[in-house]
Amino acid sequence: MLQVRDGLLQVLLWRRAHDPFAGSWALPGGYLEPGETLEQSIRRHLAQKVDVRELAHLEQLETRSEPDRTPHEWQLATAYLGLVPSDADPRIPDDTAWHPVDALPPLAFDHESIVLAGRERLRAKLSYTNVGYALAPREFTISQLRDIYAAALGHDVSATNLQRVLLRRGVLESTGQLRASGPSGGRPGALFRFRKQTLEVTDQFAVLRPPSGAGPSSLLRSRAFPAKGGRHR
Amino acid sequence: MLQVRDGLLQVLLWRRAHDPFAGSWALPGGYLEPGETLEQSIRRHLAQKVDVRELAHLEQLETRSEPDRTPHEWQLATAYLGLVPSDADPRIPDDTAWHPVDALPPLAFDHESIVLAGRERLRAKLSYTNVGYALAPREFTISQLRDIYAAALGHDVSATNLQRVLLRRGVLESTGQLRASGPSGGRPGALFRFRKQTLEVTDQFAVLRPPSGAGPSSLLRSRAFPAKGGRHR
DNA sequence: GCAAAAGTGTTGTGTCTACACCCATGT
DNA sequence: ACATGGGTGTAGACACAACACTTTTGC
Repeated sequence: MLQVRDGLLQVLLWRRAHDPFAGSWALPGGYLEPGETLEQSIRRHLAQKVDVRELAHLEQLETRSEPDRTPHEWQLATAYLGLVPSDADPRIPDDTAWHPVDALPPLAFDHESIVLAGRERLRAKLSYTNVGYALAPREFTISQLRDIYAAALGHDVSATNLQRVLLRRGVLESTGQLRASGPSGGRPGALFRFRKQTLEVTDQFAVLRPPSGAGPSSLLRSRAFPAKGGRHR
Repeated sequence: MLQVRDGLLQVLLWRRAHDPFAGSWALPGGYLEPGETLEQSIRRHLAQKVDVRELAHLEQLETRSEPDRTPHEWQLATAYLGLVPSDADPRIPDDTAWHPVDALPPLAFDHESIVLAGRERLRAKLSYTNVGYALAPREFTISQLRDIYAAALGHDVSATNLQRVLLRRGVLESTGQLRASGPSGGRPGALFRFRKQTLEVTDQFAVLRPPSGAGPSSLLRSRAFPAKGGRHR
């Protein structure tokens, strides 16, 4: 479960009470109950840590099966990536805490590599989808959004270009509103929101895309009128 | 397991001998043995159908857990995408056959949706990675490669542009060789090969990429010399 | 010479980055 | 007025699609 807090990308970790790895930090989760899907199970386990309504996006990452990933007993684990908007401040139990992904404590099992894989997935999807909605508050100024993107991506982001890219793609829309300017002055920022609150691919990055006029399956298409004489056009 | 055969994208299916779904077609696979990773297990089951050396690429797709995806007993399944070069013609057992993905017979369980998900993954990766190596023969002409891409993508592909895109990205390299021209004449084609035989992302499709000069983590960077007077340049 | 197949040259388009400049507010 | 932060205008780089044209072969 990732969130941008205090300008940093952070992950919710849980301090293990029991062996193995008693006392060290781990990702929240647990066993699958009979009759439950993996997604239901993750949501159930997370609900014990955080109000589920805060969870703005959840997607499957990968199933790990290495026999030595857990000691004593062999366990398969399916990892999920969950995202929480940066303005949510869920009450969390005493045995959990947010940790910056850039400065993780030693983690139990293979959880460190799972966290890093989740971060990579998030970074990729920030580029070509609208997942931003799951990290941002409902309404925000472009600079707020820029800080969220910068924290998640790990590098500076230009507010100018971020605005233009997301507007051109139709990912953001303007609420007519303005945010009052801060105590140190400055022009008030316009408030924006994500047009959709569900995942959408916004950049097909599909080089090798279908030829302009053609339908999806042109394999059966006959090359009508082999152009004996005239060029049309 | 997907392959381009006879100009069509096809999937290797296995006719089930036993209930449930006795007699209908299904994806090859089977139970995980103790101490085995999922990947080892898939390779083991596939080896019973096809020589494993033919498998040029294998990647995990998704784990399905819906309780009603199998009758009577609840089973989780982790789906993998395997690719075989189009010049391989593996000996396959009598109870298996290749089927065009465009014209699947009714499949057991949720296997149809898995096949379609695999095709989507393949199509996406053809655009931004070098996965083509896993579908193409070791050496090929551009038109052969175009036919393979066209079959996998489901639409016409321009040989001209395919060549330029893949060369520009450094994905293909020319062997000095020429292929003899066919019986109907025509200029002989140059032979190319994929520079790498392992998966590589070749198009970052990373809009929102780091600013040109900056290292990966510029969050800790102090904005040295706040430019009191002079502009530098 | 002519058809077939392969390959190159060239133009136009869209999307992005970078950077200069203008705008609105607080003190 | 001027500092602070927000927003627009514009130019250049790049990757790609489309298509005209040239090259090399078989017949």
